[in-house]
Amino acid sequence: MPSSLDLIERIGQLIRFEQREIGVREDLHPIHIQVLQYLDKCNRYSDTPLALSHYLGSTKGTISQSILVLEKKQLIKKVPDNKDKRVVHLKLTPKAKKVLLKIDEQIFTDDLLDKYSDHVNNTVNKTLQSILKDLQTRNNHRTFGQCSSCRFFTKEGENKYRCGLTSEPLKLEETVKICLEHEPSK
Amino acid sequence: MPSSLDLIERIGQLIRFEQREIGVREDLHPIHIQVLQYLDKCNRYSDTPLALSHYLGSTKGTISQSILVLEKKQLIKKVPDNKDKRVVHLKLTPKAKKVLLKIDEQIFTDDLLDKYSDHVNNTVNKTLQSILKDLQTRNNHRTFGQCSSCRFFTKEGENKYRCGLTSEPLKLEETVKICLEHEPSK
DNA sequence: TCAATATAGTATCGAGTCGAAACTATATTG
DNA sequence: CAATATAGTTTCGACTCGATACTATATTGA
Repeated sequence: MPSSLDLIERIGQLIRFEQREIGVREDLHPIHIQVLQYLDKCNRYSDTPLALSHYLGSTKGTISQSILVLEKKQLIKKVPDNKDKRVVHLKLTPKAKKVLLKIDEQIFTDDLLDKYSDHVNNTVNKTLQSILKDLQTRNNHRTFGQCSSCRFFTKEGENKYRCGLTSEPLKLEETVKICLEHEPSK
Repeated sequence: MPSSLDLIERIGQLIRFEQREIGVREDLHPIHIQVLQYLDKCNRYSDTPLALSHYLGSTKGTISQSILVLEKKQLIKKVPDNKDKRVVHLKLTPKAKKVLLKIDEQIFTDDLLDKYSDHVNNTVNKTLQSILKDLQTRNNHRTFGQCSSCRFFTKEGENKYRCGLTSEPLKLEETVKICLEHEPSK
């Protein structure tokens, strides 16, 4: 029997193969798709080249090149930060969102998990989360968790949230985005 | 809560990042490591450039290039097939086996799965296997399963096995290797 | 049986990845 | 306000990757 880790690796490989196939049609490399998917999921503190390089495990220089390509293809736009002039934010264009939708439909359209009971799905999900956390802490990887699960996250009232690190207020929809500065709450 | 598929993708990403880090030290790209790992796991019908290209989801030309690099680094050796003169078999050198051992120790040394009960591990493993199978059949991917789980596999007696496709006898240790021609038994 | 076709693998091209290193510009620190 | 840290860019060389054309050997079918 293959180990669960082997299976995870192999499933991950197959997902990437499918992404690559779709990418070929759209003239996008796997790394491009990963960049777009990340930018779609991350919060406003984490849409920078540096955050991307942490998430994707490569260097600033490499990411800078990929961004150049995506900019040329009109899939992302650079927006300068209005506080720190060194920082740029990367925004998805409508064209990019269309591409992401197409990828999502093609890869996740079959409801691969629907056939299992809630109990099984729950067990699998919890175990995977725990494995992920172990892997992240093991090598000091950043966790890139959802804002609302972060130790800096505070709820101040009905629909009023705040990031304790930047002291800035957060909109409801922002609390489910992933963040470069995320640290597990316990 | 992130979906299990997202988690699998992310865990797969992290495993690849760790592989990349190790690879940088050994001057190997991720694809090189994947090639070596595949050749370590595959049976004697499946150690060819074509099988590799199926497993890794790329073209023959690309694989041919990677093989050239790995040959130059003395990590694999080409051995011509003695029946079909078009075919070459790729064999790992002792140097490659050392590299694989180092990678395995560094990535899988922590027994990430030991902390869960047998029951949980079993549930997770079965679900992952089922997801993998669904993904493979969905896009007509080859299954690359273990020889002994193949519909062509036959047991002829105590420690006597045979592949029904090639009609050749199989050694015990061969029955756990993965095969290009693998088709699930039911 | 032997010409047509299929198959395994190689060679070459151009665009892009990737890590490393050097670089520019802006912030922070002491 | 000088030293240092940080965000991002540029450049280099080796390599990936898909596409295409190619060589050599096997299989086929009229």
